[in-house]
Amino acid sequence: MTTAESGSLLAESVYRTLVDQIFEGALPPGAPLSVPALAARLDVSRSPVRESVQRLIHEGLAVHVPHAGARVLQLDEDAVRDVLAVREALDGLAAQEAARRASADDVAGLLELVERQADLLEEPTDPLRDARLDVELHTRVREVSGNRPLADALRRLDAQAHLYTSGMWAEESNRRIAVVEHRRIADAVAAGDADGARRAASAHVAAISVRMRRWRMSH
Amino acid sequence: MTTAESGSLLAESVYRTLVDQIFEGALPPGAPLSVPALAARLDVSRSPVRESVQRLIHEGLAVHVPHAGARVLQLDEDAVRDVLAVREALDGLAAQEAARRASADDVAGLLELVERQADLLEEPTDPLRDARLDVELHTRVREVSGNRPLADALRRLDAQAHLYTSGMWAEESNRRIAVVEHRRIADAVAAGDADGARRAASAHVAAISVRMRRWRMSH
DNA sequence: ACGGGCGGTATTACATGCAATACCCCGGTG
DNA sequence: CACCGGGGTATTGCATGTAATACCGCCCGT
Repeated sequence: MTTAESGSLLAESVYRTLVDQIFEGALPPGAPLSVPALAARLDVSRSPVRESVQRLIHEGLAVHVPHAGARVLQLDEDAVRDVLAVREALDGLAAQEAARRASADDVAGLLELVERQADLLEEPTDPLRDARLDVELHTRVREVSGNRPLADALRRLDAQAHLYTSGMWAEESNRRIAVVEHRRIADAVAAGDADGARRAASAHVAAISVRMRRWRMSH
Repeated sequence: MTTAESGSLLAESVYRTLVDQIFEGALPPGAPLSVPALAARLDVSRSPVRESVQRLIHEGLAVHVPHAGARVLQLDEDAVRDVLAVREALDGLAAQEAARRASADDVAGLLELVERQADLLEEPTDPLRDARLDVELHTRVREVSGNRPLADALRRLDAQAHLYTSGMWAEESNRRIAVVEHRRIADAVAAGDADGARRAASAHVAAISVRMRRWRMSH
């Protein structure tokens, strides 16, 4: 994170609002991000809004079009596949390093997250909540890996991919498969099996890629 | 690139100036980046400077310290190793995809760059120039890979690592080894040998990591 | 009817004003 | 001599002013 500091930073709260709206669909891919319009809508000046929009661009959630402001990122299928290809390599690396360095507490926290996700299978679907928990789980693994540049790189990629994979959480089968695959990763990390963790994590992302393509075709 | 557009964007030129000064050592790691001070020194208003500094932060070349502005990134040895570990995975992936997709022109351009680097061995050392050519070479491979998210992620990592590896170009042996390793990568890409390219590129980064550690110890 | 040029409009990019706030040095005190 | 508190100072963060510029729809000429 750049700063985090929960201090009442206006730009920070604007940023979070925009991110939330993007993920909730209020700002769909391709939507224009006009600084004056957003400033009026959120009732703040243009400065924090401009800063937030530029941050979105840097984080890869928006693109800057030369003379027409910014727009929410719009990926075609190939681009999503590219993102997932990178994640395949990096999440594998993260899991591998996590398996080497995980403390007992780390392992406990990880397993607990997986169980929480498993418990949610009994409840009705809430795609947004499920997607968030999934992000948290992956994020945890990356934190445990202790490699901050790695975690930073993955955070960006995640944000982009989740614009296009979050819808999949609505489907029961995908939720079940995800839990199984997550458990495999967590177990390997718990066992200190670095290579197994790497393979499990890479396979998980690869499987997401396949599922996504199928899901998109059936739409 | 994010915007690039040749328009005379003040913020863009300020950004480039700052990056140059960072890599040339005028702004060494840990140096404070005071917005008003830089604005006065560069004779522009604070707006483009503020924007540029925030961009540096997002790109990973500077860190924001809660109540004391920003400072040029300062990595310890472990962090550099982490960065290189990520690059090992990603540059391998980039070379692999490049080998699959390279056109005849791509290959020609790549080989020409390597030869240019080889020719430079005959001339006296110019660390800054050599480092730039090295970046260009790696960047070219990533462009050829056609995976933009991958190239973007690597660009950031490169920037960070180069703060700490650029000094190595002063040494003759390192320059020679680099050319050899680059040629291996380029040859594999030219031959369409995806797996060989991946291994060559990963090995190259791993070797950089080893050389860097040795170079740092000898100081 | 259709193509080309033109003004209205909204936007960006930059400059600057302003208040709040945290740091630092320095002098005073136990 | 060590420690603590207060004022000065510089900085951030936000708001707003302003010029240049590119786009869009409309009107006019052919």
